[in-house]
Amino acid sequence: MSVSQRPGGRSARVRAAVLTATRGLLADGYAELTVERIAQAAGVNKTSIYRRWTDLEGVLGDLLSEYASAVAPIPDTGNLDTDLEELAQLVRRGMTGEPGELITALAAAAPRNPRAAQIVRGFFAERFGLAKAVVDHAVARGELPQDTDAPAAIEVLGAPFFLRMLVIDEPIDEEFARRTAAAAAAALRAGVFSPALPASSASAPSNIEGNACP
Amino acid sequence: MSVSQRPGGRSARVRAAVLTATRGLLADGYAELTVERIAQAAGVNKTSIYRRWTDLEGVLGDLLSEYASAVAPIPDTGNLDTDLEELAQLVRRGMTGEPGELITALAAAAPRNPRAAQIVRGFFAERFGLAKAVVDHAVARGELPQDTDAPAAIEVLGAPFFLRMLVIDEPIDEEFARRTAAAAAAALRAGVFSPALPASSASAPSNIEGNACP
DNA sequence: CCCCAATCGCAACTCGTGTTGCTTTTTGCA
DNA sequence: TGCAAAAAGCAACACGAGTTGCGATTGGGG
Repeated sequence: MSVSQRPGGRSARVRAAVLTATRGLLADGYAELTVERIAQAAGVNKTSIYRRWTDLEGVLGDLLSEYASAVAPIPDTGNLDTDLEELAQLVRRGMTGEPGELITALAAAAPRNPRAAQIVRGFFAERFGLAKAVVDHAVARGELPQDTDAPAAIEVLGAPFFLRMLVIDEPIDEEFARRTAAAAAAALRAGVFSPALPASSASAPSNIEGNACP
Repeated sequence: MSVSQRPGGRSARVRAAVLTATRGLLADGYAELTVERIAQAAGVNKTSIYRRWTDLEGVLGDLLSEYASAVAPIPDTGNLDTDLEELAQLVRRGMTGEPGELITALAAAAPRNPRAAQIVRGFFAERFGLAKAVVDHAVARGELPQDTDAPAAIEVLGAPFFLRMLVIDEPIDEEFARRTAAAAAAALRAGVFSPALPASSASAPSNIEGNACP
């Protein structure tokens, strides 16, 4: 990681110490996390943290940006279902690790801290923007109609993970990810995200593409 | 509402004053909300609040429980699609009003406050438990297979609302609710929530019930 | 009608977060 | 090597949340 991005330089050293200390404390739960504790764990004065990052959320945002830069390759297997499935598993792995803690902490701060809100929004705007490629590819392949609303579909794919992470407290396991991907796939195939047919009676599987009933 | 649930009695009067003051302040945004401000607005000493409710979140939980008791009737139109649609619109109306603010505030506090977490979890355990009736009814009607996982389906229906409310910041309008309901309906009809077929290849619309291809 | 228990008000206090002014150290560069 | 700018350390402070002890008020039951 970018822990020792320039071994010389006190600033870089402080930055690295703060970030790694934050990682460590974050593993012990968000409730334990505070600027002063980080400063103490990092062997750094708290004013240094406040001056550089403004906030606790600033530090978290900095940590998150490391993950944002390390983008995982978006699956492209040539098939919508497997792409969505792999994408969901990717999300699952992201949510259940350290970035999950980060997201939780930042989302929790968001309603009171506009900057935190913007960090979270920006992060997912980018992620969702990348992820929607799997839908676009399916459209290009002819698996889905031209006017498919890719962002909306990605939203439906990702949403259940957030629900379980932020609201309910149920496990996010492989089976869950699989089912979530399948649900998104089914909705896409049913034409739910293709505004062609304007409103209601949305469930009739409107055989848009070829693989339905003859 | 239960604002003046017993006009006599100082305790009841204080309780009512605090709750209505909280409502008022909550409308001005959660960031402005604090115990001392509530006490001031209610013309009550802050110790009274701390003693009775322990927390700011305790007050919010109390307010939330009023909504919990005023359960909206679960739609039962005799058709899965319209039931889901009405359910989604119900959720939308709930999310975009005062209870939405309440949920947001409590969800934000949850990672730091175990009691807040439990309040939110309990609230939605009950709500989801009620909502799953629409799926159960569809099963009873023969619209869906017996082994349909109703709670999972409800989760998929509800999740996008939380995503938009807590993470992204996009409007929750009628069209959004309609699409979300349609997505859940499509997934249900595709057999995504019917464990019959164990794993992968989940998208082939597995004509389990009668209303698919002859 | 009066008294007792519960609850509220009040004021002082603790404690942790975040701020500020100033000094000291470090680093890049001449 | 020496110097100026930038960043970190340090200590004191402001501020608000939450706590505590005690006296005052209230309302229901004898």
